[in-house]
Amino acid sequence: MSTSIPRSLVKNLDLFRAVPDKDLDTVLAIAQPMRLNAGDAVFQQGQNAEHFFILLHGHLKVMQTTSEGEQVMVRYVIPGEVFGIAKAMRRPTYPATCLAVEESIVLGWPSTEWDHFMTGNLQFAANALQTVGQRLQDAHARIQELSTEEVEQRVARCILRLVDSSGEKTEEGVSINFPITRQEIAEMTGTTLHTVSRLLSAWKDRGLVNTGRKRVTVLKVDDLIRLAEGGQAGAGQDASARRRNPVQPL
Amino acid sequence: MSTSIPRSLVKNLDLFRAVPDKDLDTVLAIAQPMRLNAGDAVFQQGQNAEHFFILLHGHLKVMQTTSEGEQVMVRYVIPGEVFGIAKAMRRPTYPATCLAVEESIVLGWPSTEWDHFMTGNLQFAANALQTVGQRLQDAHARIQELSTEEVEQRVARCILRLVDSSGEKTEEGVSINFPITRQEIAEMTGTTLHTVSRLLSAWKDRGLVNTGRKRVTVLKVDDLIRLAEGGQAGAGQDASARRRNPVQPL
DNA sequence: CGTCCCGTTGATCCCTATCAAATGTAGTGG
DNA sequence: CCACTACATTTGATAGGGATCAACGGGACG
Repeated sequence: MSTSIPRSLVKNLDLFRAVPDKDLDTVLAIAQPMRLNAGDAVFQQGQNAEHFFILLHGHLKVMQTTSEGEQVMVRYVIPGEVFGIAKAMRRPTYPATCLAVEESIVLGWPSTEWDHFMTGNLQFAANALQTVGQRLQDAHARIQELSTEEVEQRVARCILRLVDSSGEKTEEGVSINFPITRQEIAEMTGTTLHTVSRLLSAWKDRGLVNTGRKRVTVLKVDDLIRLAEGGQAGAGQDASARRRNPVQPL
Repeated sequence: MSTSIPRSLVKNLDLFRAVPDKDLDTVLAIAQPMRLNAGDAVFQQGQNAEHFFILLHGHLKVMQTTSEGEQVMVRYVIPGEVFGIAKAMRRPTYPATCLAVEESIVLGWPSTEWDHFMTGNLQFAANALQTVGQRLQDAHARIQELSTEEVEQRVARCILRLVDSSGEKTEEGVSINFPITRQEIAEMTGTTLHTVSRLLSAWKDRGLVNTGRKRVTVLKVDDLIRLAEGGQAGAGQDASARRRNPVQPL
């Protein structure tokens, strides 16, 4: 089984960067590959965190269901990322559900192996800390946006981020290279599918984007950036918009 | 200098748990204690992250200023917590500003020492990962709340959390044992000081809390919990409130 | 070719941000 | 000890962004 996973597959992943080749071989020897179809779950919120994973191909979404039954998107997992590392943070169970949004391939290890990896390589531990640190930053950025920005800005930022991480150049612009619904965009931005639909329609009318069923393509990135930053895109408006908790001028 | 810092001060901190005594002594030998008055900054957003710290006494607030000049509270630091560990996540600068909200005492180390601590103790690395992991969870909880709950619930939860971590039993109830303004509560919950004021006033009228200048005391914890969970507190209402992104019933 | 899903679009309502002032409270210097 | 000042808090009035409610249209897939 280990012979089927080339070392090159993991060699350039953030987590394993600077880990010596011989250790990588050990790592790969116990890795368990698996293929997922769209809609398949890698793990469910509340399950025992018995494995951690790396996404090799495809796209996954990680989402939490609140006690009231609402869905909130935690993040999309893109190829090369680790996920399901709850156990590494000493959480016994997965805090969220992870689903494939398209055909995907992941590599899994038993959570018990985590400590082995850490012990063997200080580098590995530092990498893990950096990864989680980055996610913490991302989460704070989102909190900031939810706290201070309006829906249009948040949705614009969300689209831009997706285009950044998973954009694919096409004849007309850059499109998000995996299927995504209005509902999902709403769950990422703290709004409703209705509002997202209205926004995308408006942007489409203005020629900023092109949309289809589960597809979004950005035509005018600059204008979208202007929207994300609070401008009115198209007309260069006065930037002193409404702000929630302004710092007092001296 | 090291003689002035008793080992017991750090021995029971999460970060140093399970670190052998002799290592602790080394750690303490290079620790730099400092005293802060209310309003003093430990570090400013954007500064080079040259130190990391542990709070020994008092209370600090960590806040970000957005590009538009709004303030968002990241968290309050309570005694025993590490903070300013940007460098450990390979961030060159502090992503936020840290201010004392009352007289406080912190212990600081040069960021360069972090790697030493990590190398010496696998335990230390694991503890750090857990700490950051916990913060990531907290951040996601906040995202969930900002995305799906109404202001009253969020503020109720915020107060409950503060009471939990920094509550002090008094004759009439439990009070938050450090000075906190309506503005600050607003910055934590993504609303405005006006709305927070109105909510606290309403709660006070109903006998749930008592308030003063920079002071909040909770009188009826249970009722506040009910509010936080979306109930109407006092009248046992039907729990099927409005929900943003409900999971489809099968 | 019917049946899910997904997306679009009106109409309406209400929570809560904003705008605007007044009142209270701690701290300070004379 | 009190006037003075800076900041915190309270409260009213108003408006508006978006959630909700309600249908309908359209593409994909079995």
